[in-house]
Amino acid sequence: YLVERRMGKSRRALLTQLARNKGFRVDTELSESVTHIVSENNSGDEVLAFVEKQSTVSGERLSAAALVDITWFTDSMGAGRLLEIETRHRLQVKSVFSAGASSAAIPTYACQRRTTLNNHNKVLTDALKILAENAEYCESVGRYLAFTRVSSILKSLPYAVTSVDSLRGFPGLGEHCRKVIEEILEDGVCQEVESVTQSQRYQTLTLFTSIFGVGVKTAEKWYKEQHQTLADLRASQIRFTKEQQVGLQYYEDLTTPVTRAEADMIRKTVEEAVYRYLPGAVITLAGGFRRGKETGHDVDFLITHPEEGKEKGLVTKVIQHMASQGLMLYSDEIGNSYQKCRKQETSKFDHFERCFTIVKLNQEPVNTAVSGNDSREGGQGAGGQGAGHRPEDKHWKAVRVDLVIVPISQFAYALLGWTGSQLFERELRRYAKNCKHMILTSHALYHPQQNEYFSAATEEEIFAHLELDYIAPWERNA
DNA sequence: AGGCTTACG
DNA sequence: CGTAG
DNA sequence: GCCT
Repeated sequence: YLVERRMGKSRRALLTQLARNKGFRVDTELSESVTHIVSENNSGDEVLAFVEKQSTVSGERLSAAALVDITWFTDSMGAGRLLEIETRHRLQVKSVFSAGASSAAIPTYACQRRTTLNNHNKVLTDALKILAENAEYCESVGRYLAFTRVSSILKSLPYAVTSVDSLRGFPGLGEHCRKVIEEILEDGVCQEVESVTQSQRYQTLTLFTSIFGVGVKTAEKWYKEQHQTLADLRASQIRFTKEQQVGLQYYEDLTTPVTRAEADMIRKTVEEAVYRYLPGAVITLAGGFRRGKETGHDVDFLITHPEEGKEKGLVTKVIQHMASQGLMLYSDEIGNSYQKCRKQETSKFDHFERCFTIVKLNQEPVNTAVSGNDSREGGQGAGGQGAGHRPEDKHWKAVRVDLVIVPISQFAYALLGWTGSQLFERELRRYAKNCKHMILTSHALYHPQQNEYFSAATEEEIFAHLELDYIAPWERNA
């Protein structure tokens, strides 16, 4: 986004055109998706004041775009790519109140922070994520969480970290993580991270656990049996579970990111099936897409009805209808037995249903003669796996879809639970337990000592019960 | 030294 | 043991 | 791995 003030309309238009011709995205409106705010001859405070004014006018919460000088823009144009922001590029904001960088302490729990998708520390968070995954492969939940929590804090920062000194007082950041960050800030890489990514064990376990139906235990077992590739697995005598069979069968499709447009298409087929049996039903897209992500590994839908009980038994009917259309490649229905806490009032809890499915999403046949205007040898860079070519006649894609049928009385809890992120959920529940002595699930919020359940019609009410500031879905990307 | 989210099959 | 946020 |  280019700030017009002091730059002028015509120069702004010229620079916009120049950048777009080079393939960069330039927005003319301030929004959540803006990553860089470029200004010429304005102070950091002036730009910040302008930005805050715009965001109150439009109602948009614009998080942490970087405030940069025009020199960053012109340098980037010259280089033909978005350059790392250096200190000389960054507009200095004097008012400590607004800048907030060093003043406010960072809260311990991820559910107390706003974490949007514009991550200013991707290099660092990627490295920590690798160490977290590796810890997971060593079956060390504790270390996995330690690395993941530090990574999450860096994601929540509205600026790029440039020195380890500025990290003092960050909760959960100890010696090991500090060393990793310091190394990367100094020479761009961390030796420990490099050796992990290069290790055969890490690579194989990453591959195997990316198969639907395969967790760390199974991946480890297969790795110990000397398997390393999908071809090894397919040629082996391993007895696969039903999940693993479909996981391997549709591996390429299931590891190809699902786009927002595809999610909307699936929504249409789900709507068709749901409304056939329950016209008054309400369908909500949850998961990563609700958090503002543009791609995902699956699509999650919550289905409810304003009249409690009307939704009972819907999952089976919807699945059967989609199956009759030939759209159901796999389905695993999950009932609900969440009545163990209370014998009375079970009617309130006993008809929450889930279904993990793989659906067949029909696609437009690719017309190579029209769609590609020049050579298509440049990698699309999306999937990452070798056998990415789909046969000429395959006009569909397998997509993981989760359907969750929710009684309206539990809807807010289900919505909060199914919106994520994974870390945000864990931290919410840990906070509820440790700080409020309450148990939070995707069905309810419970206070065991007072034997009290808290009803909530909206997510806002749940945050209020927990005495947390409300965190909007797009701020839950912890 | 113990804890690390919680529920489902 | 696996799935889900 | 870090906190309580």
